[in-house]
Formats: sequence, C-alpha cells, structure tokens
Amino acid sequence: MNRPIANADDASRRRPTIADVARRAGVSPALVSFAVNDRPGVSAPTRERILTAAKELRWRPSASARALTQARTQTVGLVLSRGTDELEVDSFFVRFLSGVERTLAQADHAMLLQLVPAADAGATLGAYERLITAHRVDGFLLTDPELDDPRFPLLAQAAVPTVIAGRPAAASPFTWLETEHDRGITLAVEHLAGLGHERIGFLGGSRAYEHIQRRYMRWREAMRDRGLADGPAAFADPDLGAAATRVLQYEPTAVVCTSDSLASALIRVVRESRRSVPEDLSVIGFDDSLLATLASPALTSVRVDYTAFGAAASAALLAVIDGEDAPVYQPAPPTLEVRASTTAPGPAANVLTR
Amino acid sequence: MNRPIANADDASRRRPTIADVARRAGVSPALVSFAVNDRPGVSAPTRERILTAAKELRWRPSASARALTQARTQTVGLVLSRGTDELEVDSFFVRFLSGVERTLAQADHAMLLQLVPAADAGATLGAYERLITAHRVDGFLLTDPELDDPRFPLLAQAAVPTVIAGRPAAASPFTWLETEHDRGITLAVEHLAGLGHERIGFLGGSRAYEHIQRRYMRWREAMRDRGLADGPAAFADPDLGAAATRVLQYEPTAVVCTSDSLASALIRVVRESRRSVPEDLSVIGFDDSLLATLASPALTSVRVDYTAFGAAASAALLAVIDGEDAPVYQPAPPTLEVRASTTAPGPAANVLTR
DNA sequence: ATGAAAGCGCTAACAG
DNA sequence: CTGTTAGCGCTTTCAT
Repeated sequence: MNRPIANADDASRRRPTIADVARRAGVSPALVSFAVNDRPGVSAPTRERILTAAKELRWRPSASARALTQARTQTVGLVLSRGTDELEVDSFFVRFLSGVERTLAQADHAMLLQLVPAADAGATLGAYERLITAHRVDGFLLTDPELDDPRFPLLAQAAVPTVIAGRPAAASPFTWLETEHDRGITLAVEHLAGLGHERIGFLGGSRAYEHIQRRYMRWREAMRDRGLADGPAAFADPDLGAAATRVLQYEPTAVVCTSDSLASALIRVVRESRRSVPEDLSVIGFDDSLLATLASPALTSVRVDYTAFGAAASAALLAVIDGEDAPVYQPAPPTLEVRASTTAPGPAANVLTR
Repeated sequence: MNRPIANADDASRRRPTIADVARRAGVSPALVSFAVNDRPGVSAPTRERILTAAKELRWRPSASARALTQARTQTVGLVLSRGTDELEVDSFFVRFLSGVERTLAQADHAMLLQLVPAADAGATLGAYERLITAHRVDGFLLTDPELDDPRFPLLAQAAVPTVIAGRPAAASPFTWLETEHDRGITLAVEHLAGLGHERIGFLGGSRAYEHIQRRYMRWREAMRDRGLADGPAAFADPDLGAAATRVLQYEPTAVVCTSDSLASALIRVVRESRRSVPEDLSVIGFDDSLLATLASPALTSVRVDYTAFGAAASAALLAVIDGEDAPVYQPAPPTLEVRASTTAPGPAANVLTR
C-alpha cells in the first residue's frame, strides 16, 4: 500500500470512516458498529464515548458499505409512469408521497423516485429491471395496478418485496392496500339526493383504472339504493369534452365526477352552453384538491386521506422487506367537503352566486 | 466459513455476482468489470462473450459495491421543503422533475427525493446532513434558494457538488441556472397594453421568493417602458384574499398574476363582487398549468419550459460531480398562451362568454 | 465487554 | 489482452 498511514490530519481531510471514530473513542471498529446499531454488548460508558466521537466527527455509517454487508439498501423504489400532465393535476401523488416520506424518514429509509414517460411500458419495465438488478432498492411501492399488469410477473420472479397501493384487478402475489375512496361516491350521491336531486349523472376518468370502475359501481349502487335510475354515465378516457357532452345530454340536475379536474372541465362545458353551476347543474368533484378551492364556484368535493394511505403503504412495504406481517391499515372514511357547486335542483333559486 | 462452495445450482438461487458472470464467460472478474464499464483492453470477442453471459444471468454490477470502490453512488438528491398544498398546485415541480429524470436516466443515475414538511428548517437541514454523511448521494439539486440560505454553508462546508435551480439572492458558492421566466411578465404586459389596457395590476405570490421579486421588477419596468403608471401591486404572502382585494381597489382593467392559482383566486374574488372576467377585468396567469386550461374562462398564461430547465440543471450537476464545466444552458424564452381570460378593456363587449 | 479477522461485490493497480 | 491481488467501509462470527 502506497498511502501513508492515516494520521490525525488525514482524518480531518478525508471523509471520516468507522476506523477514525474507533481510534478517537479508543475502541475497535467492531465496537463502533455495535454501538451505532444499538446492539447489546457494549457498556454504557463505552457506547457513550463512541457516540460522542461519531458526533464530533460528523460520522455516520456509509450507506453503500452497509448495503454491501447487509444486502439492504434502506431504499425503496417508486416508479411513476404517468404523464406530467396527469401528475400535475393529480393531488393524489403529492399527498401519497408525503405520507410515504413520513414513514420512511422515521425508519431511516430513503425513496428512489423514477418518473418514466407514460404509456411507455417498455421503459417502465426497464426501469424496474435496472433498479432490481443493480440492487438499488429493497422493494417497490406500486401504484396504478392494471389488469394483467406486466410488472407483477417481473417483480414476482425477481422476488422483490412489493406492496401495491391500490386494488389489483386480479389476484396478485403481493400485499395490497386500498383506501375506501369509493365510499366517497356514496356520500356524494347521498348529499345530492338529500338536496332533492333525482337525475344524478356520473362522469369518470379513464375506465382503465380500477378505482374509476369501482367508483362507477358505487354510483350505480347508490342510485339504486335510493330507487333512482342510474342514468347518464360517461368516461373521459378517449375524449373529455365528448364525455361531458354525453352526460349532459340526459339533462341531469347534478353530476358526480371522479376528479376535481373533470368537474372543472364539466363546469366549463356547462358555462359554454350558457347555463350555470350550481343553478342549472350541481357538480361534485373528487380529491378535494386545490382546484376545488380555487374554482368558481368552489367545488363540493370528496376528500380521501391519501397521506395516511402513503404512510400505511410504505409501512407495509417495510414490514414485507423485513419478512414481517404488514400492520393493519384502517383507512379513515372519506369525507364530503360541501362548497358552492352543489345546491337544490329546479329553477335557479340563488341568483346571487351567479 | 460455513457455506458450501458455490456451484452452478447455487448461482441460480443466489443473486448472481460478477464471479458468476466471469465463470460463465470463462474469464476473470476483473475482465468482466472492464467489459461492462466499456473500458479498453478487452478483445471484441471476449467482451461479447462477457456481455452475453451477463445478460443471460440478468446481472448488473451491484450499485452498492460499485459505490464503495468508486466513492460514487450515481445518485443525486433533491430535498423539497414545500408543503403538500403548495406542491400540489405547482406545476413547476412535476415538470422540473421530469426533466431531471430525463437527464439522469440517460446517465444511469437515480434520484433520491425527499419531501420535508415546509418551514421546518431544522428538518430540512437534517435531511441534507443525513444524506451527506451517509454518502447516499453524489450531489444535490437545490430549488427555491433563499436569502441567506442556511443550506449553502452546510453544503459548501461538506464540499458536496451542488447546483442551484434558480437565482441565489446573494453570491453563492455554487453553480446556478435560471430560466428567463421574468420575460414572461413582459410578454403579458405587452399583450395587455396591445389590447389597450393602461391600468394593469400585479398580483404576486410570496415576496420571499426571488423569482416573485424579479417578476415584480419586470412588471414595473414593462409598465414604465410603455409610459404607464406602475399602479396597483400586491403580494399574496400573508393573505391571498386581502391581496386580491388590494389590487382591485385601484380599479385596474387587467391584472398580471405570478401563478395560475393566484389568477384563479383573483377571478373568484372578482366574481364574488359580481363583476366578470374578462369583460370587467382581464387576468393573466403564470405557468400555463392545467388550471389554466380547466378554469372558466380559460386563462391566458405564461408558459416556461421547466422540463428543459430540470434537464439542464441535472446535466450541470452531473458535470460538477465529474469536476467538469457545466454545459451552457440556453433557456428558450417563455411564451404567452392566449386564452379567454384577456380581452380589450372598457364596457363589456362580449356578453356571450358571460 | 471487547478485539481480530474474514468477507460483502466490485474496481484498480500491477503483473504477465 | 488477461489474470492476480489488494482494498473500498462496514458488519459479523469467533476468540479472548
């Protein structure tokens, strides 16, 4: 070895290693390892001395070195394959992520986030594959499970700990969690029925998503439960404008939407045909995003606690990684935030809001 | 060592290592390393054989092992300390992130994203500190530089490669990049002046942000350049509603806002006082987020290419990490997307849009 | 309670 | 062009 033996000066220049801490505390590296990992077998005073030395040197075990010996990276992966347009307007992700972070930070884990262009299935699978083979993550959090999701066999075969945030369409080999988002639709219909509406339409996002399908089912169910005809329903998948028009053709007095952006789009269409919300049509959004507050009229919207969902999903993933049982997730029921976009049906009663 | 010597069967069970690939290709591990790292000194046929073996075994160098020897994690950190509310409505981040991803993916790097509760300065610095001392990242991308930003000394002292996305208020030790977003304000004023507006207000977000200050300056400049009094200006920092009211007091015929959400909020206030947009007031937003499209009337808004910005910022960071000069960033000028929220001033000319 | 030594998977010198 | 060897910084038996 050509390098001179490390001395005090060296240690201050290089990034400190466990050896520096050990030297400073007058113990062996092994003991330092024990101490910082809260393992038994270190006397209290020694541990104290070690931790002090570590703090003084601003040392913390190198994540890569530790990963090498433990075969654990303390990192979880999240690959989002939605278009920026979609992400931009979707409050779900930000809230979900912040919940994930909350859990991970506590467990001293980090999140590797990868955005891949939507609908590029190849790139998506490639992203997973690369993260897996390079052992960059200990597990994955999956969102937007699809029917016959190609990620499932890939991850299952690689035996990577995985937790699905959402309800897989078919049986899946992984643990999954889901909120009770669909109960929000029931709340919405109840609210409208309570106001006296009978012709309540449904405007959904892409039916490719299981959660949209599920909300649709709930709407039908809720309508029937009240003896109402489950009239006009449309999905925005191919064309938003067309869908909005289609729902309106049936002349509903109210429409339940599966997102605030759909609701906003619908309101736009209504306005363009010189009718107004909520006088001529009550509209309910979903997610209670900032859009709901900013729109005029402000949107009545369903609020689901996605942050708690993210926290629970990542907690479950950490458990799976540790080979433990995932803690039970008891989602809080959605709530309906009533605002100005809903009112009783019939001849415009409230001219003030215009 | 208790484990039996690895045999073919073992290799298929364990995750393959470089040794397995070497064995299969009939070469030494070192040569495999050379081959997969595209280093010279490996004959074409041998390289071929090695790469084939690697592919068959679905092997890729372990990120942690490689990080250990190279002192490089191939990971960059991004710590966002904004509230979910803010992130949710801000199209900047999603677009910026997608640009970052684009660059990083090409360079086979990954992004460690950390969300910390806004305004918790301690937690934010702690997050950086932890990522640094654990050597989890090779460098950082900083957004939202603040005056006397406490992150600067921390990162400078730790000598971590850092690139700032935005213009630091004071001289900073780091490379920084910025878009020409403020030119968008000039476009906005020009557009309004062209329509005949003379009393053009300015509604800004928190003045704590440098980019808001800058847009404000631009607005004043643009107004003066046209011989107009730089009348009503207000910042939403403490209270959005109050700010909106304040701007309106001066009875402007048009208002330039620094975000689409501000614009939406303003429209709401205008409507509540029974006036309408754009007949009584033209409004211009900023960012051209989905909000702009969804609002009714749709918002005329400034569009800045934040994706290219993110791509450039991360390219610069990679260069800094490699000790190279950052490639020049030549931002495309902002554009103004004209929509229904702006029209000529004066007595309502267009009753149709209502 | 503490230390010595081996080894995680890979890369980098150095030989040949 | 190819193989051998020695670590990277840490954890982990196994001794003491």
